[in-house]
Amino acid sequence: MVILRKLPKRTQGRKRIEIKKLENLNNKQVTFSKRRSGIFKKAAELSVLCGAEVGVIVFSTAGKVFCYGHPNVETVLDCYCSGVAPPAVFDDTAGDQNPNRVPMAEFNKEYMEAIKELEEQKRRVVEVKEEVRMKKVVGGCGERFWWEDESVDLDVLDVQEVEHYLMSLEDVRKKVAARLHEVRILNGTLTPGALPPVPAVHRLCHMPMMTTGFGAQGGQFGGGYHGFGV
Amino acid sequence: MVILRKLPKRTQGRKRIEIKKLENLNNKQVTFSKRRSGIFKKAAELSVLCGAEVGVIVFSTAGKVFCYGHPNVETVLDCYCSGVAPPAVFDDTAGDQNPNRVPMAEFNKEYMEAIKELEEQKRRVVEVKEEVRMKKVVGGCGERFWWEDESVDLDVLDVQEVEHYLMSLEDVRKKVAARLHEVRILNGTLTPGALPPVPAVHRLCHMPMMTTGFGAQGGQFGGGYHGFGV
DNA sequence: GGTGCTATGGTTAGGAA
DNA sequence: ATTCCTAACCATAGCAC
Repeated sequence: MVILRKLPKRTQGRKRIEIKKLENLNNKQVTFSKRRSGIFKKAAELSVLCGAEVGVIVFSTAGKVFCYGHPNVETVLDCYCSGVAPPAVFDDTAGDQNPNRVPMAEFNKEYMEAIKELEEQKRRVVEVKEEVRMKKVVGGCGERFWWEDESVDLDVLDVQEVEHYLMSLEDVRKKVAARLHEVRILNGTLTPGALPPVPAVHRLCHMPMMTTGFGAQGGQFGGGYHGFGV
Repeated sequence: MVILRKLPKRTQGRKRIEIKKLENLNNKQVTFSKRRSGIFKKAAELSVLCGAEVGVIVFSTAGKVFCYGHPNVETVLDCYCSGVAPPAVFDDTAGDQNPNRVPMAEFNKEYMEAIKELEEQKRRVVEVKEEVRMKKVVGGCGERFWWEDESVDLDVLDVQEVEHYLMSLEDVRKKVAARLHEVRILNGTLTPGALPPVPAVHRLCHMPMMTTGFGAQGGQFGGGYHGFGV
């Protein structure tokens, strides 16, 4: 008969912690590192299991950025920012049972309608700009813009106007950006593939500074993982 | 003595699954839903524990978008897109040892400069619009816009112009949006808290279709969670 | 900042509502 | 598509490198 001698416990094992700001700096760093990669792993699993597009961005308090994305962060962000469905729905070749899949032809139709709307949008922008100029004169606030003038009642009217202005701007930007992307594909500047339908131009400035593989499962996940200094 | 009768097992309990595309549609949907909220919860915990800024975006294969962010998705995306350090760097009260922290005064100075630049940006937009109108007349393509006219050489010049136009639009939008946000805080429409310095107004066009609280811990986390149809 | 080691605590697959 | 339930599975807190 073998005597089972209970070895002295080398660790306390996991202990329950309260979800509140960790005060110990070193502890915080370790936890950050572990949980961050935990989330990235979960994100990768989600995308594989469910065919979802996932993007995760994490800023540490030290100001570093870490991100994970499937198929990659930029694509997911671009889809989100442009309000356009992810590339998969435009893919007619992938004959899966996605009920929301939009045939390319239909998408083109929608796109043409959007373009038709563009002219009116641009006109509206000019209108609002005209209003701005009017207000500046009427308000007589010299160097400042009308929305900087606190004497103007900003409670309802002006805020809505600014919102309106912003919406117009954004609509125009979105549609022009969409067209620009098509043009680029036509020009061969971009390859058609699973690329963002609407490039988010304001993001072109990033410089990736390091790139690591995704260790856990030997890189079976499609997503990329990289961090770069700020 | 109480006789402990083993009740018949109502479930098999959790079973190990392989990380590969789930074929059963219903199964996939359930897993997607559960794991998605699991990730959001993890993200919330990470931000609370480690003071990190986290943003998560998930597209389902059905084309729906779900996102979580602390302090909110827009802020994280804006920081990522602009390459600017996260909002915590603007927080003078939190006297932590963040080397990237920017004093509030300095930020205000930068902001004023940005506003000053606004007028010029707007002028540039008008200029480009003028050019557009010119091109339309010169090109003689009637109903279509100049960028739709394939007879126009889009290889270099026009693409750059459109890019320029987009940059201008985006700059203006961002700055007006920033001002709008301040105005809202002043009006009490928003509470100051840890809110986005630059609200991404171009995302207002999305229609939130459902909003759920963040169940687990009774909504102690600052982040928001919402999904909307595409 | 990252790793390897364990004993837990927590997440979640499966089933049903 | 979320919610409840249970029994596994698995992530991870606390240490030491």
